[in-house]
Amino acid sequence: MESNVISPVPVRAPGRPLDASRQPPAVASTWQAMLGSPPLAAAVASELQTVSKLHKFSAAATVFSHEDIARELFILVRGEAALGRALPAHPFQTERSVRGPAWLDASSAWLGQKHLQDAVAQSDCQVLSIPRSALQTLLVRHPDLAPRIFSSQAGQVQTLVEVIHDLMHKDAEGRFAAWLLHRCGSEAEGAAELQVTLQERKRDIAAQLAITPETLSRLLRQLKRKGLIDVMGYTVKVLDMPALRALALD
Amino acid sequence: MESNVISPVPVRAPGRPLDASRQPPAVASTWQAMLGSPPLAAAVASELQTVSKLHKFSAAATVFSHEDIARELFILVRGEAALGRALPAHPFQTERSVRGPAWLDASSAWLGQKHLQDAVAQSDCQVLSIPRSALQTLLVRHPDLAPRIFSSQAGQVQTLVEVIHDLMHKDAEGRFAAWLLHRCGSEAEGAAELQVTLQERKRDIAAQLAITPETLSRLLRQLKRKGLIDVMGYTVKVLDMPALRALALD
DNA sequence: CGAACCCTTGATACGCTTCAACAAGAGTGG
DNA sequence: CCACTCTTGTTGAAGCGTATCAAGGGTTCG
Repeated sequence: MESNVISPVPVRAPGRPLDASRQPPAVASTWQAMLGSPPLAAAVASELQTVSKLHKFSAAATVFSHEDIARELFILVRGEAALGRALPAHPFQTERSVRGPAWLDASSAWLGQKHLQDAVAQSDCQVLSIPRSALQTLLVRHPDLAPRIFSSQAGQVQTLVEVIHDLMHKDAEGRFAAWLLHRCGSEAEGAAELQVTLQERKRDIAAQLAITPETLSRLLRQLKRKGLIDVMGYTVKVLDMPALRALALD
Repeated sequence: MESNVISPVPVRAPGRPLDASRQPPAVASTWQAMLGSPPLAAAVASELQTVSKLHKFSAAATVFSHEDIARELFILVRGEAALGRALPAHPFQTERSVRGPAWLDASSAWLGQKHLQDAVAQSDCQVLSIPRSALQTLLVRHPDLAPRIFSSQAGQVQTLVEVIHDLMHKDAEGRFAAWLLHRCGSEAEGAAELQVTLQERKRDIAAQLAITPETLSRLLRQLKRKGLIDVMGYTVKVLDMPALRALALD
């Protein structure tokens, strides 16, 4: 009731501002991002490129469903997507949201089972799909690719374990603090003050944190009152980085 | 206050009843269990066996710490172990508990970073460790092993995603119902009535479910009052399987 | 303009934790 | 053998954290 004059600029309408599908695909650099630091050999890179198909999805489109049997691995090249489960009744329950380049589902295809989650595009986005069988035959010619895929999968496991840890041991405030710091990224080290603009609807942030939008709203107000952050609509300014870090760890 | 005459038979003292380290190691069958259904070629099996070292841990011993840099993959052959994080203050916080044969940590070693959790033996147990580098060179000779490791890691991802789903969307009752059904295993299909004996301390079960021991105790009493289960100390008899299943899904 | 969203705020309710007390073995040492 | 301690599980009372329900304001779109 105080700052509503300045703040609520819902920069984002149902149709999203950023149109990711317009930008160049850059399939090769995506694979490079997935498979880590040592640059890929040119031959491998081009072979990966030939087996992978590029798809475009507009906001709110379903990339894959947990009903589908997973025969392909999916990579989000660019844009945002939500992983979660769509139950018959409810609209969609986001469990994790992802910004490209990142894996959407690298595991289900190896098990020959259904996808374990649904994937829904949150913005317009580009997706790469790779048949498991094709990747497997490619792997025979390039066995040095295997450890890199292991590392990639291992990174996913690490992320998931961290999510579980947070859900088990941190309260909503701690989870949000951790989320905000993660969002600040590497810049969090430097200055004690830092400005971030939220790139997703607040209710999607809330869903990731496993809280309701109402609670997130109250949380923001509370942290503002404590002087840890300043909130103006979709821009959040971190004022007290150390205090935020203290909240974030357990 | 009613059934305490019959029930509280803490079959388990601080020193655990089952002495897993006495039984034969069976390294080969453990690898088979890790790598899935098509039987391993004899040559591969023996090579796996030569690169893996067998360790024995007695109850409450630390298998690895999150301070250690992971250079080896760890497999729990037999016995029970807890994965979690040991903070300086608290004793130990179990996040997930595992019964052999199963992976303890298959991912950290690929990233060349520290383990992301601590592992503590809950019973006497046997553990297999495999240097990442050795596995990697072995993989050059046997490239057909790679997809099997992928599947194995994929299974882990699936488990973790399921845990996250439960933590986000189910309440304590639902999580316990799911846990109990999972514990019943494949026998849950058949009879509507089934008896299970808990093989871990109730407080460890509570930790896995991210609730307090008190809540678990109340939960058991409540389900008993509703006629879904019958509890006598460490033996739980499932009386109404369909109702339990209904509780377990969302 | 109304309709459909989104975020916010308040009042209330519920689930689970915390704290404290107690009962029942198991191990120890006299 | 008994007394003592340690650990575990159970139960109750009180309190915190978060969800739910309801209402209102702002913005965009048709």
